[in-house]
Order: sequence, then C-alpha cells, then structure tokens
Amino acid sequence: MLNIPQAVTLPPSTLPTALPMSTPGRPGRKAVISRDDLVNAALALLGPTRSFSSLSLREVAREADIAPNSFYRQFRDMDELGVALVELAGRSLTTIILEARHRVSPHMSVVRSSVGAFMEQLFAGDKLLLLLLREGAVGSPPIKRAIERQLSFFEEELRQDLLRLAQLKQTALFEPAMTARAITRLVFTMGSQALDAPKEDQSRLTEELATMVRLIVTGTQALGENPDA
Amino acid sequence: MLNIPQAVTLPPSTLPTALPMSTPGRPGRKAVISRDDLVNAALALLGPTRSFSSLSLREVAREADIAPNSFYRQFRDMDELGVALVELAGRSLTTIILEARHRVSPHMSVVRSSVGAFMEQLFAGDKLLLLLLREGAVGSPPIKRAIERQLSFFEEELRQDLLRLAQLKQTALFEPAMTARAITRLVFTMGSQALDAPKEDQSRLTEELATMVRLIVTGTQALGENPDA
DNA sequence: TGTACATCAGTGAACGCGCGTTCACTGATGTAC
DNA sequence: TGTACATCAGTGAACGCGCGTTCACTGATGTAC
Repeated sequence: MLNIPQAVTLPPSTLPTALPMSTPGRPGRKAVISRDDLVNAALALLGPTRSFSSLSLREVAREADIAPNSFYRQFRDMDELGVALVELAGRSLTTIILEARHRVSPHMSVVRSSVGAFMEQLFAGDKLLLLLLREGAVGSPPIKRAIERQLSFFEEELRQDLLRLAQLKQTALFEPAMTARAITRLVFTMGSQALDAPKEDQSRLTEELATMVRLIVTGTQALGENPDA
Repeated sequence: MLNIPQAVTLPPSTLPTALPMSTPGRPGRKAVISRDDLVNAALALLGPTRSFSSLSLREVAREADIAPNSFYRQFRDMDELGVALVELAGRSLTTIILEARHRVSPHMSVVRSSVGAFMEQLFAGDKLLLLLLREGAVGSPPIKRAIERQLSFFEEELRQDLLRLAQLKQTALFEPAMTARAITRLVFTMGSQALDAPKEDQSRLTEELATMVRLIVTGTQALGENPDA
C-alpha cells in the first residue's frame, strides 16, 4: 500500500516505477539514475509559489544532480514526468481518504472527516496533492487529461460513499453523481485558495469548506425527498 | 457602461485607462502607443491553451507591433499588465451578471439565468472571463491577489442577491456568505473545466453546473429553516 | 577463476533561440516668442 | 504666421542568461568462454 509521508523525499521502495528498468534486487545492470530520482527532484522543487508547469527540464536535472540530457533516458519530456506525478498523486489522495474513513467517529460524518483529512495533508505540505490541485487549470493538455482522470476516479468513490450513507439513513439522494462532482471540485478549489492564506486562517478555512460541503449534502438530501422543492 | 463584445479587439473608447496619459481629445502630445494597445495585444494572445502567465513581454510587444522596450513606457512589468487585465475582467463580469438580471423571467431564477449568462459568455470566447478563471491558480502573487479581490466583490453581490431573494420568499438562509462563496468558486471551477470540453458537451455542462448550484441553494434554504438538519 | 568483449547508462560540449532589460539615440510633437 | 527650441515617446542594438535538444564519447556493468 502506497503511503506517502509529508516529507519531501519518497523512499524509493514505496514508489512503484512504471517501467521495471531498474529493479535493484534482480541481477542485471544497475541504473544509477532512476525515474524516482527525477520524480523526487520535481517534487522537491514544487511549492506554494512554484507550479510544475513552471519547472524547466534543466532545473529538475540540476535538482536530481544529473546531466540535463540524462533526463531523456527516463522520460520523453517534462509532460511525461508530469503525468507520472499526477498518477502518483491520485494514489496518494486515495490513501488519504481511505485513512480518513478509518477515523470516522459517531460525531463526525464520513464527508466531514474526509474534508478535514484532505486539508490537513495539504497544510502539511503534501506536494503531490498540491500538484493535483494546481495543474488542473494550467497544465499542458496531457497533464490536464491525467488530472481529469484522477478526479473522475475520486468522484466515483465519493459518489459510492454518498450512496452507502444514504442507504444507511434510508434516505434518497438527488443527482448523486453531480453531488460528488460538486463536492470534489469545491474541495479542490478551496484547498488551493487556502494554501495562499496565512497559517492562522487555515482552521477557519477548513471550517468554511466543511460548511460549504454541508450545504451541498443537505441540498441533495432535501431534493432527494422532494425533487420539486 | 462597459460592454465588451465577443470580438478580440476592444474599441479603445470603451476601455477606461487607469491613467489618463493619452486622452485623445484634449490638447497635448499624442501617444502613439497606449495602454489599451498592450491590453488588447495580451487579450488577443490568450486562449483556451494559452494562459497569461505563459506570455512573455516580447510576445505581447510583438503582437502590439511595438519595440519590446517600449512596453516599459506603459507598464512596469507583465505583472502590472496582468493586474490591469484582471481589473477589467472584474468589470466585464459585473456587466454580464447585470444583464442576466434583466433577462430574469418567471420560469427561471436569478441564479439560474446568471449561471447561463456566465457560461454563454465564456463559450463565446470572452478572454477576460477566461483570464479571471484561469490565473487564480497559477498567476503570480500580485495577480492572484487582484483576482481574489474581484471574486470577493462578486461574492458580495451574489450574497445580496440571495438575501433579497430570500426576503421575497419570506425564507431564511443558512450562512449566506458561505453560500455565495461556494457558488462563485464552483461556477469558476466548472467553467474552466468546461472550456476544455468539446463544443457538443457545453450545453450539458451548463445544465450540470446549474444542478450543482441548485443543490447549494436548496441546502442553504433547508438549513435556514432547520439549522440542525 | 580470469580475461576479452559487447552493451548502453550517463555525460561534456555545443547549438541556436527567445527571453528581460539597458543604453544612448532620434525625431515627431507642442511651446515660446 | 513663422521659427527656434525643449520635451520625451518610441527605438535599434546589444548584453548576458537559461532554455531544450543533439551528438559523439566513455567507462562501468554484465556476459561469454
């Protein structure tokens, strides 16, 4: 199970590479440069004021301490690295929400605690989450598409959570798919905005976001009972 | 009144300049290059796949058909031009919504028709609106701040609309400020996403966005009646 | 085990390019008389 | 009205820089025998 701590550098063993070009265990040539090295270098450079799309190939190579042209042995171009990062980010997000589900307590809904977990991870400096939030608007087309894909996965998970919840409460939901999408997009937008705010505002912003989500959940329940309201 | 058509080039007379440095009517030196020239050049370069933050000073100068260094006679740097554009965009947005209000009919709520007007303008290729949607996530700090300011104005207008509406219906609203903010952010996010979708999906996406907004409005009304629901 | 060889991951150097910014200029415009 | 002058908006040329990409190389690694 992928579990990404808030530290910048990811232990290579937990980072699945798309190509098995440098499996360290088996006999064969040892690759000194791995895809993970570049992934980690890119992550290290990301920050609240530094987007992936503003990174240059040479910058990443410099951070990874390799020659610029060595980059091409691992990725065709920056877009390919970006897509790899987005896919990692998707798994990170799934893990976060999975953990949040475990924390569910009687006095806090699944949705509410998921929002909390999400914002917590974001404020802790999770670069992958940051990437997922910010490149959606301005990344190159391949990266945008990769992010849309991850968001769709996430929306589908949330939709099923909502349906499960409704079944438990014996209530109907209005447009659960739209509900899940609205919540997802709102959380991402507000999360992104919250990162620009000073630290002392963070808990307030989390509360506000929770309130917004509550508005949507209440709406889908109310309309589920009476669609013509 | 500022009224910006869907054409790329804005007639100079309708574009209020921040500084009256080139008022053509009164006696004085005639400035061949105006701020509007640069504003228009930047707008002409923007598009679904081209963000303001990716424009270079030289590109804008080239489009405006002036020497690169002449740029500095009008703006300190690209950020300053960006902020000017954002402020123009804010006025454009206000105008759009104002017009939408006039179109209000008995079988369509103010909110609903505003959402429609917004999306329509966006799909018509309004570059200013595009700017407002997209630079919020990745613009430089000054531009982000300028966008936040415009969004706040807009949220406040929306909040007052909602309150007026509630008063008319003799109902209470739960957290009208959060409601206005949620709707604003959602509309902006989904609008941005809709621009990447093929044309044949646009009316569906507008409908979906309207549904999402309806969820929120229903939520604030339901919680207004019974805050502990 | 030891040796000669093939492979290919990683590199140093170089390329042409567009960038932001500077400088001293020039020539059109408006002013003073 | 005509002329000499001051102003300053706009420019051409140049700068140093970081960029993405290419090429031929080299030297460590693993293989064959």
